[in-house]
Amino acid sequence: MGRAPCCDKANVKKGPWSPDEDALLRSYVEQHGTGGNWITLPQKIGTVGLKRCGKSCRLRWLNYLRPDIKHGGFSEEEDNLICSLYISIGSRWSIIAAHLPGRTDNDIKNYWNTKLKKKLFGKQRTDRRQCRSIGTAKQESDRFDDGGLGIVIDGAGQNDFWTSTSIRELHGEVGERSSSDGVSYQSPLVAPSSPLPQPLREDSASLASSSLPGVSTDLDELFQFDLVKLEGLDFFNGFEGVKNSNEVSPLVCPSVVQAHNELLQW
DNA sequence: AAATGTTCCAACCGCGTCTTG
DNA sequence: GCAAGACGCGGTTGGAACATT
Repeated sequence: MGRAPCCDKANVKKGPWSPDEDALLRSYVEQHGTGGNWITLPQKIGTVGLKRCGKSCRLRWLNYLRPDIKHGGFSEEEDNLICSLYISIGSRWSIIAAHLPGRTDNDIKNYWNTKLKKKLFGKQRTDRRQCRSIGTAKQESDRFDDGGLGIVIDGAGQNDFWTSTSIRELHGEVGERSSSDGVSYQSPLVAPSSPLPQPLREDSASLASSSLPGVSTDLDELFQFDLVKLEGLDFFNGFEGVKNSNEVSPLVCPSVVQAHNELLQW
């Protein structure tokens, strides 16, 4: 038995919001607030209600209509902060957004996927192209966007060290420090004894030695990232020196240090 | 000028977590 | 303690705008 739908799908409008709908939602929320219940909010709006799913209203308000939303291009400082935090904690967009006033998680996510990712790893792609003469540009691009990036981020320690639960706990969203479960979460930002988190190294080694056709070669190549991948980071102010260091922590950017310290406070 | 490909972003979807009764 | 409902998050998609051929 599946979850009950949050609204009557047959009677809600989908797709882009019209200016009228925006105005209705905005004026209602500004006057009455959300009332703590988005699901029922559409029926309360206007004389005939707003034919939108409550979730859709919430999203529209949070991502577009809120008065404190900052639209427009991202600054260099914001770029650095996003990249630093992404590499530190992965795709925890809401946490990243919390450190960028006026920006929404959706905004940041889109910005990362469309621009920052390319900006960050484009350089490496160029570097690697010089080393590899086979394959089309498109194939090369796909390989990097998928496998390469994911592994880089894993390599920064996210998956094995920062479970979603630990992040949430560290961020105080459950209201108390995380230690009751007896698990000690190691921050990827605190220099471990080796440039790579140990679990990843083991995983990569075992994966790379797998007998799957074609996997070994690719993984051998991809897991050279300790230095190779990080070289792409050096154009970010916050990452100077990372490639030469045995310390994993790239935290030179003050705002990232602050964000990181906040996490460690919990 | 038309066709095709690419980029970008708003919005949707599904699922895990939290809250409430 | 449990179940149902609501919330919040991250991944993905659709389509408009723009670029290239």
